[in-house]
Amino acid sequence: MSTDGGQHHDDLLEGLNPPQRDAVVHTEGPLLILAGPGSGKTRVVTRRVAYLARTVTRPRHILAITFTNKAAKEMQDRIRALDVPPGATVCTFHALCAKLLRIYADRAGLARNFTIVDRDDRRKLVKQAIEACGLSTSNYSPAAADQVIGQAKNKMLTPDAFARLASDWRNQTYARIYAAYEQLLSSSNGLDFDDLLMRVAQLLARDETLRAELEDWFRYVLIDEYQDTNAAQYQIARLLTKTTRNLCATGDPDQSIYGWRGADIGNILSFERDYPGALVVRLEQNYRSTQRILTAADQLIAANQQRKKKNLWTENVQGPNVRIVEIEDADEEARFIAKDIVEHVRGGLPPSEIAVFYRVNSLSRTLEEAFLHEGLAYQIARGVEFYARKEIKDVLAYLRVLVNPADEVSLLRIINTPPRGIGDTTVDRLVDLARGSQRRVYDVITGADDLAALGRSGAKVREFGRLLTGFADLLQRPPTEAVAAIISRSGLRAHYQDETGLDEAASANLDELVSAARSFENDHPETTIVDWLEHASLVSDVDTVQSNGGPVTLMTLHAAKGLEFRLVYLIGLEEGLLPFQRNEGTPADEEEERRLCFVGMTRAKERLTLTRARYRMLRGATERTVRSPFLDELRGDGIEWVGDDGFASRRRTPTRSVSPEGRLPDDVAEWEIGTLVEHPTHGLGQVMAMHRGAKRTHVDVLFRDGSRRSWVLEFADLRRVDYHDVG
DNA sequence: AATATTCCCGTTTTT
DNA sequence: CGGGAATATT
Repeated sequence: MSTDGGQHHDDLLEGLNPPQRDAVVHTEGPLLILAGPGSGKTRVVTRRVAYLARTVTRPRHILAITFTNKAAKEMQDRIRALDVPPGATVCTFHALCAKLLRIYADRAGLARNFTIVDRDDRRKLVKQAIEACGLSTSNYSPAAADQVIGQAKNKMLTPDAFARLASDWRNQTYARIYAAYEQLLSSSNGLDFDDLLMRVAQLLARDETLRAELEDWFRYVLIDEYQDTNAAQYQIARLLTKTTRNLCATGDPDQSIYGWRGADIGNILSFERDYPGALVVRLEQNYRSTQRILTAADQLIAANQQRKKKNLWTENVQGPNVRIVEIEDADEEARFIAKDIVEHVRGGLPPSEIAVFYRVNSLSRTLEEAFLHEGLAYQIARGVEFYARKEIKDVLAYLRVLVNPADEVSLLRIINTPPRGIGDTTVDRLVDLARGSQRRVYDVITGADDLAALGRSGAKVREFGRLLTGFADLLQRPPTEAVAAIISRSGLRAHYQDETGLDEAASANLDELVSAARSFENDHPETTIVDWLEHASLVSDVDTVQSNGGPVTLMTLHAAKGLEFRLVYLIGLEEGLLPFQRNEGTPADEEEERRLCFVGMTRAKERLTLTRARYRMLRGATERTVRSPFLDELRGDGIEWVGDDGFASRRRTPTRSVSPEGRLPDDVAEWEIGTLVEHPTHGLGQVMAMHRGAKRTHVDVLFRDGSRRSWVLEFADLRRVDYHDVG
């Protein structure tokens, strides 16, 4: 066994450039790998793991944290391919924290059988919390409160801490809601996503013995996508490496795209300050993209002010032009892409090497239709959607109640699913009964005391109670068996099979759920229902995409992080969409949006196409769009502008970028709700709504024929008419 | 209590 | 446009 590295490990250094080698052989002390897109980061990280395992430690002392489960699996496989014996912990932050909280539940003050609350259930609890505070959900929307609570948790603020910081009355109210939410959560023995991180961070800060124990377990820590870590993740990393200082962070500030989720780009920017003496390695040679793609992406990202300059370069071929396609509407955009892809596939390009990215999920719809029309197979990265489906959540709710009877949200979900004659009033009474006697609803339902207070429904509730207690024996069974048994014994199978008018795919989805359990069981022998439920809670959409031999992939820009394709389309380059703008009041974080666009562009290996539709239907109304300012930042020889009118390639110069076409009517000051207007094709109508934004004015018009359309007034061919004009 | 219908609201990205 | 909630109907 050699311990002096170097010459004995040539195989691990083979084919690496000098900075890559530096990173691989640096074993002790902090290391920051600033890795541009396509710079061979994963290669370096996996080789470094192998190097560590060969020279200074054993696999079980290595912890590698990735951003998605898919990335974890991939890294796991690649490490194994380097002949590293199994034993390293490779997973996401969330999976790690869930695991630690189960192992050290008692020291964290938790019950081991806690359930992980998903987004929908969390919403429900927030809503209950608002109501419990005696507030109206119309004044305090659950969505807004949810967001405030999430932000607070991401900053590791407890309800008390949040309350102390709340300066105004509204935030003080949010503090009350937050406290009430925490109360509900803990009484149902649940943890949300943010809790997983926050609890572990708190535990490590509080329990020095445990911290030291874990530090000795994880002697070498690697964190990928460090630019997207939040305060809790930062703390965990810091505490786990407090004395060893063996933290290797990899990332790219230009690819920080999760600020909205509490990620702090400052974590990576101040790494050297936080970990003095850190070795900083910069990987700037790109092995992925053509020169033209790289140049275009670099041009775009150069417009960001808050960033460290990077010198991205490649020895790859120049490649074809980056195309910018401006087209009439979303349907044509989708058709254009579908046809273009079909041609490439006919030309021999494997579909799995092709992807279409968009800013928001809703844009996938028109693409799907066009793909269907062309007979083009596709996959959408949306595994979450599967586990969020009604019928799937029903089954999971039964399982959750089985492992955690305190889970009231799940219990109330299944109490009348499938319908068994237990209506709202009965449920309300049951809940009152439970509150009155300080018991859990589950115990009231399954208890021995008489349910006479419930009248005729009492018998039905009792029967439901017997059903639940009858499931108890499943707790020790493997997941597949438990899932199958629940599906049939609960009546869900019959319900989703027989009922006409219900989603026909529902029953098939139940089968798919059983298969999913089976495949999880194959990968993880000796697994339990608790493990599988946890897995079901933590899978993400990207985790499910097939990479080799699969069909064309459709996904959001966020989901595209870390992936690469030979042919990439990025659609919807329009003001308000990319960069996305939530509403007129709050300006988008334009730099983060630009980074998002950068991430999308740099996924492309050979050919990149950016598209923009002049009209797009969003939330039910077709609107004239404005070209994304990002497109105007792309200029030069490698860019080809394509119109949809047959004759292509007008070269744009940046002169037009300041003020795009369109102007407001001169008499705009007189426009108001109710104003009569005329449109050349739609005829007479009346203004139903107007939004005067900082940049654009939007109008909603109801026409005489009953149709309703909205426009950006600057571009609408609308003319104000007076009553006497109409007669 | 269950189902059918209407209406109203929000409206990004995800572990 | 689409989901969820309030409302109407059986």
